[in-house]
Amino acid sequence: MKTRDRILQTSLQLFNEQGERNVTTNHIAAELGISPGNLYYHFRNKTDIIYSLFIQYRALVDRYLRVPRDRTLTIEDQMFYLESVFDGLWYYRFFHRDLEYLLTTDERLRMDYREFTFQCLTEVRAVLQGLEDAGILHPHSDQEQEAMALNVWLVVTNWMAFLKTARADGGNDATSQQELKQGIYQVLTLQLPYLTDSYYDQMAAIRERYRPQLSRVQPEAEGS
Amino acid sequence: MKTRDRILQTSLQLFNEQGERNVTTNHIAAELGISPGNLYYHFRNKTDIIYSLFIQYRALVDRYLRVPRDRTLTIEDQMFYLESVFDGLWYYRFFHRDLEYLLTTDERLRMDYREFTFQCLTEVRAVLQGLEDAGILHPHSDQEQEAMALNVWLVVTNWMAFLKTARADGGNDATSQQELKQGIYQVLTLQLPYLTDSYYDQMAAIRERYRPQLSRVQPEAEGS
DNA sequence: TGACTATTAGAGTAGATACTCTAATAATGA
DNA sequence: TCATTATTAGAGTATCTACTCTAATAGTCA
Repeated sequence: MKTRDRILQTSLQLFNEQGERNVTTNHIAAELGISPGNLYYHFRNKTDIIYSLFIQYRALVDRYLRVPRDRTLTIEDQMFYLESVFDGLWYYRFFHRDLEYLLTTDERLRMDYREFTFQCLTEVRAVLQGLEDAGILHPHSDQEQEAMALNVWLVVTNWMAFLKTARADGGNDATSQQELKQGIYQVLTLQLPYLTDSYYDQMAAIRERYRPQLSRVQPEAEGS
Repeated sequence: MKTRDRILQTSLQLFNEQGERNVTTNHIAAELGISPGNLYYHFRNKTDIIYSLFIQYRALVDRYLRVPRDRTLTIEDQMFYLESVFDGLWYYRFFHRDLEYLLTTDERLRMDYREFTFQCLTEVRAVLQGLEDAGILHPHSDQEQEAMALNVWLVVTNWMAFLKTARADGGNDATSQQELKQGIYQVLTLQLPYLTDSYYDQMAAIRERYRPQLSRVQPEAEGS
């Protein structure tokens, strides 16, 4: 593997494990067993590494989040999107952690991420539309659909942050990838009241499979 | 005003303006025109300052987020809670920005914030229950209510982060406090499908008042 | 082979950053 | 008044961090 790719790979791993803020360029070089000079030969600076990782992430999402406009969708279609989205979020999980700071230090990233966000929102709306056209969801008004899509986005992109704050430990282990999928439960909760009678039971059953094991997260039922 | 309080006040201001990560203890001292030694006489370290600000924030929330259990709620009750919550989020807006990092560096903060989260979730559920009992919302199942409360929490606590990422500029100016309130629109969107017929129009009208001026945020309607 | 380019090592640096230490000054209270 | 405590100044420091510079080495291709 090319040095450049190894740098990206190791950076991603260290960022994910320790958070971007705690990982310096020297750490990355040391972990790889290369010199700082070598690292800076391949990347102008740390920001450049992060930007390249974002490009990878975007490419990943672009690869699977292609919602067809020429046919209606099935429940399975949506489940595939949801599973894929959460897998991507997990794989590049450092990214949404320090997102705000990253965006303030890199104008280019800010613009590209902004565009990426709106593209994703468009795809989310296409999913909702596809489910409406299939008679799975009751139709939304245009504005309601837009607001709904935004809520889906908020829940999806911030579920992991919530998990981290809600767990007693900082919870960065492999268990968490499974827990992350419980975000799907939350997304499906958003759709619950819009389900048509013919599909309610099916969707509710699927949703059940993702129900959070809140015992892990929540304190023992304490009479608040 | 006592030096200790001035330190907290100035720290909050600088954190809000520049982000916790970009504000050093030396900056705070310089801004106040006091010596670093003086600052460290009042606070053991930066973490200690942040923790004290969290205590302030929590006290603020505790003061207004007291949902009565002995009577049903009105729509106005909920609007008061929502307005107050977003005001609080704005006033201590640095906090949710770097939340994840802050929680990893301060065990005490992590535990207290976790407890705070669950208390807030309990109050959100009490609001939903109060609206159900008042016949404003169709009743949720217990689990649905729980998941719904969690979604409300996710939308409320992350709306600001979304705004910052979605605006072309980093948007930290006073305009943003008004935009922040548009999060209320998103929260009310969550409730929309649960509204009973008798209250739908009233709530929908109120919600309209908070509709995002997305022109500010979104790119000119571009054919995706 | 030899000239040229691509890659790498590694020592080094300017600037931060969080925090300490000592001594001076103010406030307080007997 | 004077002893004691609370507060403050400000110089200083160990450590870190992102990044640079030079020289060596490896690869390529005519």
